[in-house]
Amino acid sequence: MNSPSKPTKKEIVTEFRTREILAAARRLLQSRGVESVTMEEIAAAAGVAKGTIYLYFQGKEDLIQDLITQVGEQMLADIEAIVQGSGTPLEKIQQVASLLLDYLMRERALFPAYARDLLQGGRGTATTYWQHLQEMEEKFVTMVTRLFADGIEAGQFIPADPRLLTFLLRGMVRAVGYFQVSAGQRKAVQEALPVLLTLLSSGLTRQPQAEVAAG
Amino acid sequence: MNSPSKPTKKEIVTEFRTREILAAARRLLQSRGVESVTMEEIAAAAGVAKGTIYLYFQGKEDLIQDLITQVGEQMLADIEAIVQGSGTPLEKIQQVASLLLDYLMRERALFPAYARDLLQGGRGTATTYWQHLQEMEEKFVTMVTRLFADGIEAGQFIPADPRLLTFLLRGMVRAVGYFQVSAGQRKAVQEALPVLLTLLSSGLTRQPQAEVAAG
Amino acid sequence: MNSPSKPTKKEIVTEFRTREILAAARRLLQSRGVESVTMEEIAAAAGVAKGTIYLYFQGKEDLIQDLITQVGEQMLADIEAIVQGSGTPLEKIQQVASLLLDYLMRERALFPAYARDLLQGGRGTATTYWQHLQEMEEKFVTMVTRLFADGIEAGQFIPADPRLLTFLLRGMVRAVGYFQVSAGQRKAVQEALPVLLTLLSSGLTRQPQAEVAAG
Amino acid sequence: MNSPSKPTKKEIVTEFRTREILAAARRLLQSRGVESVTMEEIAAAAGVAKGTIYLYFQGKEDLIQDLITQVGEQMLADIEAIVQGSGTPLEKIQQVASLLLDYLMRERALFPAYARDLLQGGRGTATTYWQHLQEMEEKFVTMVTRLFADGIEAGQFIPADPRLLTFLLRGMVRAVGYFQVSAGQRKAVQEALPVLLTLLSSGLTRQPQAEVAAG
DNA sequence: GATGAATGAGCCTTCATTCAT
DNA sequence: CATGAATGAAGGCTCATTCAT
Repeated sequence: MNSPSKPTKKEIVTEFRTREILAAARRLLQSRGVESVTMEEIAAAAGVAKGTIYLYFQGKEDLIQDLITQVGEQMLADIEAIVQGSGTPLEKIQQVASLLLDYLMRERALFPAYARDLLQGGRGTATTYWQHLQEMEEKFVTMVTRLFADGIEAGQFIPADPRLLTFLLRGMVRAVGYFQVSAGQRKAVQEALPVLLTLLSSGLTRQPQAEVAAG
Repeated sequence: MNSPSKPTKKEIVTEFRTREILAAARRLLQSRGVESVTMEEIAAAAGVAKGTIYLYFQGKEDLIQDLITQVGEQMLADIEAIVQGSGTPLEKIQQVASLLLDYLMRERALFPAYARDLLQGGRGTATTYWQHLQEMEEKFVTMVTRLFADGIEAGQFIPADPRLLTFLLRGMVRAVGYFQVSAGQRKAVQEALPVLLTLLSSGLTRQPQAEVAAG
Repeated sequence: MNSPSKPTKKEIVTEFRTREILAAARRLLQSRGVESVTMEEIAAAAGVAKGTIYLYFQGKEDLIQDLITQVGEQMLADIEAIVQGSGTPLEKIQQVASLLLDYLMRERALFPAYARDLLQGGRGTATTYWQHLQEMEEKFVTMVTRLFADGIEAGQFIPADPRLLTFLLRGMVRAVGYFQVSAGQRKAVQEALPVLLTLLSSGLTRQPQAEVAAG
Repeated sequence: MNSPSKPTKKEIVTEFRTREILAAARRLLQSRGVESVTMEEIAAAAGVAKGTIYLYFQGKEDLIQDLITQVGEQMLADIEAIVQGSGTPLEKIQQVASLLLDYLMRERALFPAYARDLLQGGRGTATTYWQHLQEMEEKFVTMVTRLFADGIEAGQFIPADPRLLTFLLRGMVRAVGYFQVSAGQRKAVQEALPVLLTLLSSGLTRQPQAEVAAG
């Protein structure tokens, strides 16, 4: 009797609660390890009772995973947009770097958990979740690696392992994150991005005089 | 027949046990968060009983701290040696990069814990330990930042925040670590180092045509 | 139909649980040392789970302290009432003796713990708790000693150290407690009180022929 | 082949070690609860290794029990000597009081443990030990009670339950102990004994004018 | 015999999860 | 649906006891 197509009020509330809880968790994760954040705290920060969380999430594990997935999916979509947009590989890579930095700043809290879960190899974590994580990771790496490969093929980039370049790019982005934390927000990301891009483009661009100082 | 000067048998055993336990802890930390690794597990992995650990360490906190300090102190000493050696700033930085990569490969296990603990800001962790960590971190950053600053002052490097450059360098080194894990050891570090150094030196070196997009 | 003015149902439950747990602890303390009674046992005796205790008490220390304080405060108040009432010092002392005996019988469980904790001198016990205990002890001794001192000053009592007399009084009261336990409740306290009072008053009252061997 | 009658050197050493350990335990028990004193501490205080204690005692329980028994047996013997000596019941009781006070001062450490074990009713304690304790207790009470009974039968004492009087006597002796602890040794036992004896004898002696103030 | 390193049962406490209200 | 009191598994740590040296 109830038209299933248009979102019921119940669904709206559910959506809202879910968001609120995830937001609270994210806030707490910003400055603490996953294991030291308690459900009690998340509930309090979200303004709901402890038990309520369990109406929207299977458990703590599930909650954290949702958090990561949520952000990951969005980021992948954004990157895909860049990849399929127009521009040279270098330009696209610069856009990706900028995007990653944006996400890093916004979702700083999740990166440690993300990186760790990825490394854990499924130990102690739900297999499904880990597979999903792996898939997201692989999608990301594949897309960005494609960009580097394109540049290399086009003879614009130095002939390095494009996958390694992807990791280096991400490493630099994360470094900016740590730098921010270390510098106590005194430096805006905007100042860091150009430096990162310079290093990247200058280092990447094929140049006659690029003498590699073999350690 | 071989009587090495002094060490008592007891000291040898103590030394051995301490190593065993630290090694076990390191192994576990490789793929898990500090908080999720239990003393029971460490004991089991070290082949001793739970109580035995407490004969060699004050407690969990102490154990982890020892682990990180151990490696950190050595690395700082090595970096200092490079800094005070001879060569241009760029050469020194390349040496530091190489050294970091060596340590990363050897002590891969500790980096996640190290990075995370540093970010967590002492919340939930023993203050003394965190202070020590902070000190080591600061020493490292200071020393390497000095190198970048020297290069910038000498007009050899692009005029960027030298501290940021330090973080970027470390970020790239870590990236190689993740790359290795991701690639399943198929790629040796030796292949990654030249790429990293090229990015670094080409990006760093002041060049006429380097159009830095100054935000 | 019966709506008692204010107390929430929650408050009632809290009150009830708190009492239950304290009662259980008291029961166990009756025949065991504080240190040998476990939280698990207390929980079991109170009919709740181990964790539940921690919803009502900070921890074991806190629980024990509450137990002793609870009774102590009330007793101190009662004694103060006697002290500030009317009557000769001897009469007041007799009233105090009677009161102590009442408490002893009702709260028999706590006296061993109380006495022992007092003797242990804070070693191994939370400082705050021990200070509180010390304060109550000192208040008690001071008040009763004042009574004896009054009697001595008035020339009604033998010239002994009034503080010592306080301790002797309490010692006799406790003796009655042990006597009861030993006699297996066969003897009522009512039979013991007159004897105690006779010893006390006859021994205390200054008499011509009382040859006190003044050291 | 070895004459079993004369004590071997081994037996002498055993005797010595046993004493040393018991003495150390007693020293520690002076200011701490039985449960908070560790075997490690006792060993250290006795100047032997932890394992050595187990060559002379079955375990901690056994050690404590030996301690109590040792003193108890001696005290019982001393009391028996008084009982079977000559003098009026009152004189004997005064001697017993004096003796108890001596023991209390010397073996202060053991009384809490003694009293508790007695109350525990065998719960958690070796049955044999508890029976022994019970026997000692009963012997003590019986002997002293006999003295009071004699005095009462002789019409010299007030007609009270002689067993109760025994407990009161002991209670007062213990009170002196607490007084000493409380006064921080400032007062010698010698000053307390006369007061105790006065209370006892004056209160005990049948007197025409002894008006019992019924609460 | 003496030692003390090793053991592991057991303690206090925390916190993810459940469920009666 | 929402709540939060109750639960109990699990963790860090202590210490009585054992046993190889």
